[in-house]
Order: sequence, then C-alpha cells, then structure tokens
Amino acid sequence: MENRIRELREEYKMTQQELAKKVGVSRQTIISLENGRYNPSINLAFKVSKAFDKLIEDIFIYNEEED
Amino acid sequence: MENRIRELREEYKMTQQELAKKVGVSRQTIISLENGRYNPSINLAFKVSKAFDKLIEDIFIYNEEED
DNA sequence: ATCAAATGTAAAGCGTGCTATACTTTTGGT
DNA sequence: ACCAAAAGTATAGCACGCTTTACATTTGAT
Repeated sequence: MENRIRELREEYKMTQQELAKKVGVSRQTIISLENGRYNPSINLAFKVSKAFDKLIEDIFIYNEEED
Repeated sequence: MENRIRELREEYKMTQQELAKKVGVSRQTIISLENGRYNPSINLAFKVSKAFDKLIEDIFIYNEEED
C-alpha cells in the first residue's frame, strides 16, 4: 500500500525519530512504512492520521489489485 | 476497536455470508469483527468501507485508550 | 574533507489477523 | 412444534505487523 508519510513528515519538518515518538512506534516501523515494506495495522493507520490531522484515506492509498 | 458493521449490514439487509462474499473474506472474519474479537487489517478496513461506500472513520471507531 | 545526524538494511522473535473445518445455538416462518 | 437458515463458538495453523538490536550508508553543515 502506498502512503504519503514521507511527504507529510517533511512538510512538518520532522525526522523519522520524532515522528516515531509522536506516533508511538519504533523508528524501524516508520522507515518500513515510508519505504512501503508493509501495511500498517489499522491502529497504526489511525495514529498516523491523527499525528498529521488527516483522514486515513488522505494518507494511505488503497489499491485493490495488490491484495 | 468498535465498529458499525452489524448495523450497516442490517441496513443493507445482507446476511453475514453475503457480506463476507462481497468483502472477500470468510464468514468467520465477519462474525469476529461484528463481535469485536479483533481489529481488521487496514486492507480489510478499506474493503469493508468500500462495501458500504463510507469512510473508514465512519465505520471503525478508534479508541486511544485501548492500545 | 570531516563528523554527526539522519536514513537505511538485516534478522530473530512475538503477537495477532485471518482461514478452514467442524460443530452448536438461535431465529423465524409455517 | 418443526425445520432450515442464520448466527455463534472453538481451535489449529499460517502469514505478517511491529519490536529490538546491531551495524552500514547517506546527507549536509562547517
């Protein structure tokens, strides 16, 4: 699943470390999400969406093909 | 995580079997979701939201406390 | 060019989402 | 009351999200 995390994190001028802390996950998790290594759980998706004050739908792009 | 799946399924007058088929998962999964046994993956959340033509946020209620 | 901060890779381990199968209970129409 | 359809419970097993730790590479300021 594609996402706009890196883009939004840069808009907010945060490092991966800072975002990880704000969201409450490890830095590895942020790196993996930004690089599309795996899909977030719905809880993580909600937390990220709150960190950026956006809808899940505005951050994560669902693609029916790939699943 | 709470959700409005049962409520929406009944509005649409569908059985669990029918919803399962439409969403593309097993009937067990629908039962477990309706009864709050576990959280959906984000892919499943997207599929359910499309089945009902709603936002994820309108179906699943995130509660910071519980995670 | 140097050095620290930021980003990335690798890999083992745990918890949990989801499936499949089989069986039981509830609901509702006649 | 009877019967079928719908809903529910139980359980084993696999896949994958996320963590932790350790190390490597890239970036950018001076």
